[in-house]
Amino acid sequence: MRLAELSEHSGVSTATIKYYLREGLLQPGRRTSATQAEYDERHLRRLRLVRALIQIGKLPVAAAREVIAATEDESLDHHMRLGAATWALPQGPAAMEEDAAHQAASEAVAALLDRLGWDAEVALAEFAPAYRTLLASVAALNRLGYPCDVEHLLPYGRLAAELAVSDLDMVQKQPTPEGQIEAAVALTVLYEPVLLSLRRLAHAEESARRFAAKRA
Amino acid sequence: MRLAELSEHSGVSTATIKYYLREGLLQPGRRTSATQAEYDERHLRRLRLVRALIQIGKLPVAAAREVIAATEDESLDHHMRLGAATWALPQGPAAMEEDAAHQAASEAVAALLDRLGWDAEVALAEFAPAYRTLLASVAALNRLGYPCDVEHLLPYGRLAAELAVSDLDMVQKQPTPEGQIEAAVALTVLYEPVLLSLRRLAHAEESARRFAAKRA
DNA sequence: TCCCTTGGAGACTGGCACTATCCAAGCATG
DNA sequence: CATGCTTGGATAGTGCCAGTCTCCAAGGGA
Repeated sequence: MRLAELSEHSGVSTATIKYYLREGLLQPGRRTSATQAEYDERHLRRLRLVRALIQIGKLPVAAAREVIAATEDESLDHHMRLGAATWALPQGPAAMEEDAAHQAASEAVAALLDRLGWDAEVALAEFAPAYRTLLASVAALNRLGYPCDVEHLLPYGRLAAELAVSDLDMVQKQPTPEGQIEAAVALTVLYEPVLLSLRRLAHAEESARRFAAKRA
Repeated sequence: MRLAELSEHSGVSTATIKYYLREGLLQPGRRTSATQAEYDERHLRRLRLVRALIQIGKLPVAAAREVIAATEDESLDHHMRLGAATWALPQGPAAMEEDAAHQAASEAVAALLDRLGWDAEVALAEFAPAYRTLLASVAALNRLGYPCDVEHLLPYGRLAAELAVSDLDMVQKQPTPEGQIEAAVALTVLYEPVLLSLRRLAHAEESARRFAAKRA
């Protein structure tokens, strides 16, 4: 398959494919001559994954590159490579100054991890981006005056735990380790918009149920 | 409060506040003279909300403006104004061409709404952005070869429904209609990063539980 | 009075994700 | 073999977005 054909099969313009090649999101094809390169099904598959991460998952190109790189890093163990997608969170603008809202957020999150029986070490050491985003979000809620303590967070945490079980089950259904890693990345990132959309639809439904007087 | 003081209290630079004023995210202050304007607590509160929507919720400025405008549109009924935040989804790049993946996604989502007992009219008519995002995401998963049918979607949908109940409860705790609307916007948008972060932390925890051999 | 600050308007910046242009080296057709 | 079209690669440019800079005339305070 030449670049033009890769473009046709994937629906991505050749210009963009060249851009991804330059950015290291896609491995170069096998050169057959000074001006010709050959791509195969694996390139196509990866291109589709990259596109999905960027377009659907809204990952910045740089983050997508890091994720892809991590999934291929043979020096990491399986567990770490499965976590690759977690590193790609476009982490917010560093920690705010240590104000009261942030303080309260820290305590609430610590209490939450405790109540859920999660290992704070894991959260802090390996997955700082998600942890920091969580803190920043809770702090912002506090600053607006919306209580966001353990009691409020707990239902969210429990549901997240359930989702994780279901997600990891899907990952483990993949027969090969490589397949598992790709699945972990794809499912982590691509189910996010699914989850958010469903939540918004659920809001609509529930709100209609409670407030809309005009419906039959 | 003058503009400079508003900036101090909120931690937002005067330049950015001026920008938000220009963009209509913030109402102009009460002019006290040709070169002086007076801002009050309501401006401060709104500025904080706007900042949170943009920085934490990652809403584009234009979307934030629309959300804010909808919350103030007296011609809409309470239910519609509560749904304001839902409109602001930075909806993906239109619907893809009608390929097989998209077709399958449509069917899966329709079946899902049915199984959940949700009203497809509500989802389609009022909340098209979320619906479209959902379709596009499921289609992308399909295209990558990850089955994303009713059975996989159902746990996500059920959890979304639970969250909606909990969220709407929080909204209804607000005493005033205006407060309810602001709460609906704030909680819809600002709990999204909370939810996603928790899911990623849960993945880490669950993955550590299943795969990490090296922990005590 | 004199100077410093203020709010406002428009131009400018930097980052990002592409996209367009150019180029030399094939390949393929007569 | 000549010739014209295509290909992959490198470089420069585009459009958009969120914010920032610069300048200005009009106040306000010492």
